[in-house]
Amino acid sequence: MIYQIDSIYRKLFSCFGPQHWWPAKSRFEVMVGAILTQNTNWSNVETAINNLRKKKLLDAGKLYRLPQRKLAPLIKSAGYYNIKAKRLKEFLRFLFKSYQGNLRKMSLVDTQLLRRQLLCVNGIGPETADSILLYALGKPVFVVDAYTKRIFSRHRLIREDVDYHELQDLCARNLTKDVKLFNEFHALLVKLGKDFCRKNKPRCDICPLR
DNA sequence: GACCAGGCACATC
DNA sequence: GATGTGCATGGT
Repeated sequence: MIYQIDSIYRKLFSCFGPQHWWPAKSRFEVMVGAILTQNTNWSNVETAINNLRKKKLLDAGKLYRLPQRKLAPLIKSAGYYNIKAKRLKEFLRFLFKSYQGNLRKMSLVDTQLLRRQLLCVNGIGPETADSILLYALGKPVFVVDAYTKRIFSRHRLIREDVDYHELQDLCARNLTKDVKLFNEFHALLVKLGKDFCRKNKPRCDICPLR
């Protein structure tokens, strides 16, 4: 199995090259994007983030002080905007209560402890927590998402109903524990997913993994 | 107009 | 513990 997962990575990298993830200008922007992109097309998230940028609100302190009812309309394009405004505020409350809004302080905490803390925040599930850990804080955590599951199950490497942590463990066990590798692999899986492995428009006949 | 997108929480059985 | 449902915009 080690050979298989590793060879998928090499194949994808040789096909698509580096993906330069996460597409954001700061660690805080990654965290905001991780929440906004839940079950949502990235281009809709970009519009919302650019909205916040224009208003100079891509700042932990400013967003922390901004009332939820004022935040919601600004992120409308990302969909589920009421629930996401609430989730962002929950996350900011955690960030300020536990780390005084200081991302450097947050990044010094033990990875597994921090992961458990993030999962306690209402609105942050495993994928969002892991995206924050890997892409914002540079921790070696493998991120699983809908594309990862779909690609691996269509290639008959896993059962269709595999659990998040089961798949995460499988990947982590079969790869070198390396931030750059985890970063690039997940980004490449999303790239492959978008281009060849969409839900009802699979282009499996021309999938480069075949 | 239907379907989909880089999830998650909560209700109900 | 499994299964279903609400949340919502913008692109194809």
